[in-house]
Amino acid sequence: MRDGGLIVVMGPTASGKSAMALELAAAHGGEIVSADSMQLYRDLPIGTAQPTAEERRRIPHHLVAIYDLAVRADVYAYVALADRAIADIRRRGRVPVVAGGTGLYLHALLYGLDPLPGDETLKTRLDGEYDDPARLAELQARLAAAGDAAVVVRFGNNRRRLIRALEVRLLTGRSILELQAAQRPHLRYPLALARKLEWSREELKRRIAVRVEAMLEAGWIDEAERAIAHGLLVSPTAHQALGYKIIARYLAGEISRAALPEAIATATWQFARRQQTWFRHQHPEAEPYAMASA
RNA sequence: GGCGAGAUAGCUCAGUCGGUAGAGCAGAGGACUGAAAAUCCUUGUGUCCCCAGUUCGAUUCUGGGUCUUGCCA
Repeated sequence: MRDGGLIVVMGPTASGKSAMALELAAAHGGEIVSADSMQLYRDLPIGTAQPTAEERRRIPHHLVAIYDLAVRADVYAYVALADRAIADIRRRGRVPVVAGGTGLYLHALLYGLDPLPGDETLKTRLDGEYDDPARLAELQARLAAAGDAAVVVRFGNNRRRLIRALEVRLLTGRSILELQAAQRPHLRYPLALARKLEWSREELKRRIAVRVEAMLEAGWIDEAERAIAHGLLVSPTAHQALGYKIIARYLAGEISRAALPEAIATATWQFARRQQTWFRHQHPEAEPYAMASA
């Protein structure tokens, strides 16, 4: 453990990141900077497993519960906020402990983002224009015609990435691939300690199942009902939070209460797998840290 | 008990005019730069319920059996 750097804890959902971050922060005089795209939303404390009030009293947490449902989250904004939080923490002579499961946020914070332009109005327009899956081919043809055949090859049927590529093309007249290829990623912060938490498949599945049950017992359904009443399902980013749509289907009588835990656990496991793939391949700077239940 | 319907992948089912079979979901691997708890790509799997008959050949047709299910009693 080197002095003067960040402490970073990453791992899939239910891997015990929060507990470890709390422990490390307590041991090293640290404050926690969350790297979680869904814990940003203050109306979703249970479903996004936000730290409790007691935990937040013990150790200051940053970038948790700061947004209303109507706010659109995005990586560039996240990095700006996280940079500021880290600078503040250091100014106070404390140690920033970055902890989270949003791979893109973590990677962007640690390695940086190319300064690509963005225009929310344009993006929203394009998104509406190509919302219909039937228009995917048109979107691809338009990119190819604009000189972005390589983008189409690279992004395939990934509508979101194609739209972003078109947005950048229209804004700059250049290919997003060219603009990204600019520099080799380098760490933006010295690291004191960086861990990626790893569990055996069986244990992590079990932990997810247990946690889903606990969240439901803690009132997740009521929380979901309230959030839905406040526009969760039509919100720009928060609607993506795992589980809420499944609970909405239960509330609409489409699935039984008995089927709820398993449906949510399955979706959560699929997410955990994607996270693991990301951490395995995108974060060589983090040391694999084997976890096991006592 | 009577009359139907069904039995095929872990699950829900399609199909084979007789030449040993395929979708969705689940599972597994991967990608990822302004929505990332999102989005996208790749991929394995089978006593086709059992027994007999017909046939060169039966998961498919015929008969019987078993189980499930619906309606009527």
